[in-house]
Amino acid sequence: MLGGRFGPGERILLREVAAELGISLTPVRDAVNRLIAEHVLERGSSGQGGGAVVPRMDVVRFDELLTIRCDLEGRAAARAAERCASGDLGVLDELLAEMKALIRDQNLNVYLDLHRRFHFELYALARMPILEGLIENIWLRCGPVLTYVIPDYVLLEKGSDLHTAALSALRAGDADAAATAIRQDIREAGRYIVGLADAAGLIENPAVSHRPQAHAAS
Amino acid sequence: MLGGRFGPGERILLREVAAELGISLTPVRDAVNRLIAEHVLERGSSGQGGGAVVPRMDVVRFDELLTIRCDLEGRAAARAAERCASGDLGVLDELLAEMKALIRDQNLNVYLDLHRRFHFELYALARMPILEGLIENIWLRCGPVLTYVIPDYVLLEKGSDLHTAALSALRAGDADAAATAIRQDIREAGRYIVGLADAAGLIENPAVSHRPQAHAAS
DNA sequence: CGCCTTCGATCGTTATAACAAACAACGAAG
DNA sequence: CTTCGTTGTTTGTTATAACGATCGAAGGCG
Repeated sequence: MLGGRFGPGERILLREVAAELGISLTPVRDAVNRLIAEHVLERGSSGQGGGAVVPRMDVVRFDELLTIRCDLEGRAAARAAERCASGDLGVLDELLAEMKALIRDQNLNVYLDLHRRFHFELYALARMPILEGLIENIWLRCGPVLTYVIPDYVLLEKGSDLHTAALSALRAGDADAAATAIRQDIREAGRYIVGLADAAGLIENPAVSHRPQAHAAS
Repeated sequence: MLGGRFGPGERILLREVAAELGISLTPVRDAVNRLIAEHVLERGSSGQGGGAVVPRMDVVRFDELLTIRCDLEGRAAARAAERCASGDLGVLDELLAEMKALIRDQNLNVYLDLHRRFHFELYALARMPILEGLIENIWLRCGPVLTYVIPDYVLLEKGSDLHTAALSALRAGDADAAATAIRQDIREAGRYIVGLADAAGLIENPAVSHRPQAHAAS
């Protein structure tokens, strides 16, 4: 259900999903309400036009999410550098090596999975479970844009370098360097994503869009 | 329902609350599930011992919450300093003056209300609604400890000074100073709260508690 | 006397039907 | 032709009953 099956602005109807899954309204409503509580979905107005919708994204909102990610994940990386033992880094080494191979092969889907695992394995070393939950939530809230951009996503070497830098910082126990690397990684990828999504017209950019916002009105 | 009616570890039974409010199970279940999704409550194991419980707090957990607060609210303060106009600060001036008067009078309850309003009025100036929501959530998750400590809370002048410093930084447009003041405020209050709660045995401190943890087993 | 099984009570979950709100389409009056 | 009221449909919400899982206590067996 979270596999990007719904795009931004798309309505999700309880009875529809319930029928599709062959279950009653109640569990579907529970699940949707939970996602709404986590701000992964938004509540559409009741009545005929009701239903839950995946929130529309615009550049200022996406930039705010990116800023929060920098703070949260920068903190997690710094704390990980302070707390990790050298034995903890084996998994990250393997992950990074696999990721580099996948970049050469331009294998997108499995790369993205490993990319996610790399980040969260790293953050897990910080031993801050509450922070980890918050980061996971922000990733979910960034999700809708990403799933749309993915088909056009081109694998970059630059991100890989920043991952390497972060891992080196962890090995050196350098908290500041780890935080900086992660923050740069987030900003770098963010700029790239915004460029792609804006060009595809998927992110609403009411102020400074390079095209007349004909679709923004709907 | 959020007025601190339940203490850490206390079970909340759906049928009980439903009967008390004279309504059906469903809306109660919805509300509780939402609070669980927001991590304000935790799910007790099903069956006879089921029910929702307010999460127990310990020092490492509380410290993690404080660290996150420093990052989030520090960012909000910095951004507020960058974005606020001088005309926006009138409300904060009035709030601060009232707060100082209430400290002299040792009027606790209304002080805490104004204290909260001061912080969130300040963060609102950052115009980062997503960040604001996250901060609100973290405050809620800190709530259980605070409501227990409040009766013994003694109003400090120090916090007031840090609030003044933050406001001055906003007026000067100094982002770093604003963030620093807010972070110090959080750490200062945090240290004080931990001291009170630990002395009262309300926070579990398994490792370095100054007393034998007789109550921790229950 | 101790341990394992079994039964019963408790409590969250699911299903189903009735309810309420809200939007859209239609029709009548101006 | 426009505008306002009405009606019908759609969709989330609430109530109620049946279900399933789990924990504790009682009773039988070693």
